Amino acid sequence: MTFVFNEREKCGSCPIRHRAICARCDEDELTLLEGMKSYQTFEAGQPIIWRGDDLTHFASVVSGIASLSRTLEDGRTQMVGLLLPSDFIGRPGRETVDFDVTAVTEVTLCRFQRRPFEDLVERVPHISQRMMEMALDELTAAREWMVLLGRKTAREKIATFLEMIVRRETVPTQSIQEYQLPLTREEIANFLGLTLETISRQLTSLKKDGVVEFIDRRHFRIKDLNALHLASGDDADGGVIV
Amino acid sequence: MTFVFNEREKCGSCPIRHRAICARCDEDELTLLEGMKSYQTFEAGQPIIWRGDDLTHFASVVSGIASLSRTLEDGRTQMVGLLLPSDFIGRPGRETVDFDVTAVTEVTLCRFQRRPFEDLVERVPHISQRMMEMALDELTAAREWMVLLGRKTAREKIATFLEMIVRRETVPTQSIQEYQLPLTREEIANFLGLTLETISRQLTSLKKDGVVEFIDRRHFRIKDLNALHLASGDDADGGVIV
DNA sequence: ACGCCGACTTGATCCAGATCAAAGTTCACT
DNA sequence: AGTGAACTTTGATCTGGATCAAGTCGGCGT
Repeated sequence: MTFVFNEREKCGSCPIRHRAICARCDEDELTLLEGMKSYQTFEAGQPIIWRGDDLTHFASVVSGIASLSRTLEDGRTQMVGLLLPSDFIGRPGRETVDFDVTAVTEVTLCRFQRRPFEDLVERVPHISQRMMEMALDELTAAREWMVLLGRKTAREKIATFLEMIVRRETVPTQSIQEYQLPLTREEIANFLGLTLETISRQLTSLKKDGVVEFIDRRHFRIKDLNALHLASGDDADGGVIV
Repeated sequence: MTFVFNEREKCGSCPIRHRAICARCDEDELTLLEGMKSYQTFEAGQPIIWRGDDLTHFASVVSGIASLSRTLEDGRTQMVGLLLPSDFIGRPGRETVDFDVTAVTEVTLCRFQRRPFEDLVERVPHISQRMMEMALDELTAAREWMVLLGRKTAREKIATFLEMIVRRETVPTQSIQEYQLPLTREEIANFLGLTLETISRQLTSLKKDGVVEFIDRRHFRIKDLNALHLASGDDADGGVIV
């Protein structure tokens, strides 16, 4: 009963049906979207679209992870967000893209041509309502990341990053408490505004302190969730075990 | 012909009529908003609402400047945005506020009670459409600020900040090219993820380099706009004079 | 006019994280 | 199994901005 990315596939059984921009749509509205959509898949590492490119399609991530980032001329790169399933790319009314979008893992997009989609946004309130909610949630997440980038120490940044992965309950690969790092050390560094060496050292330090444990480079377990939370710097709750 | 902040005032002559959440509304929709709105004014420096507080009202900034910020328990503060006239506060569907909102100058808000406003957002597509656009624009601005916080040097940060003020064409107080700093050195520091001493030193340095000139602590002129742009770090355009 | 307080500048020193450099590890492909 | 390339760790050193510490400036109340 897996979903195959075929244009004829029904939206009703789509994995992101209840979280994406179509979440509030009824059956009729879904049919309109169904008639417009097309799927596109990118291999891990591939660029999806560059900053400044014409935004010919509006898209939702159906599966996989993509990154949003900006690179300054001298090569310094800052990742400004991860796009997970149900997240969308594009702003109705804008012609071009503001950030580079890259496939981190294999990524499948559900795409709509820009013009017809913009018309639909005008006609179907359920879409703009949902997109407003999603954009406002993204905005809060972006602002929280600004606090991390502007004011947190290296250790707090990594602890916050790991906690984010854990909270999102990423792929309990095995039986219990095993999480996957979706990014390389360098990508983590670009996400956190640090260098890859600092990432490596801080991970080693958290390991030495018995907070986390590594199965391999990409898989870890939390040995002390409370300590991880304390290390993250944002215990408005006083570090209480939740 | 100035607008007085009186509940009986018509939305038609409101200074933010064509930019705020009501920008797309027609006369009938405006009448609905008119029946719900109330004004509230805060003196410079006053807190407007704290993180975690119940969001009883949804609001738009009509005049003045407010800041959005987060403070960690040990006092480190990061400003995550400035709210200018037409910007809004609140997320339909959320009960509480995510960041502290503070009046930087005297601020007047146009407020709507949360519940009735949420109902209106459901019923009037022009509102959710406009809010979606505004939220997406804010999101891009927030992400651009993330690049600044994560990857720019102190000098680049301040140059970007000054350029932002100049681009926004803030209050050409006198005849030509005179701009106002809306924030104290400490507030600028919290906005840029630096300390107030670093702000002071970098401003002195830009002054020494003939990039800017200070009339007094709060007023400056740009002596070399091209140099300012080059110092900002984001010349995707190769530093061409625009 | 004086004194005070908050905002700002400037100087001296420190240190977290960057940078430079070299190994070690893992995995894909012969 | 062997080679190489990409990724990661670890070590040594450097440095931009933080921190600590005096001052200075400007406006306001008396």
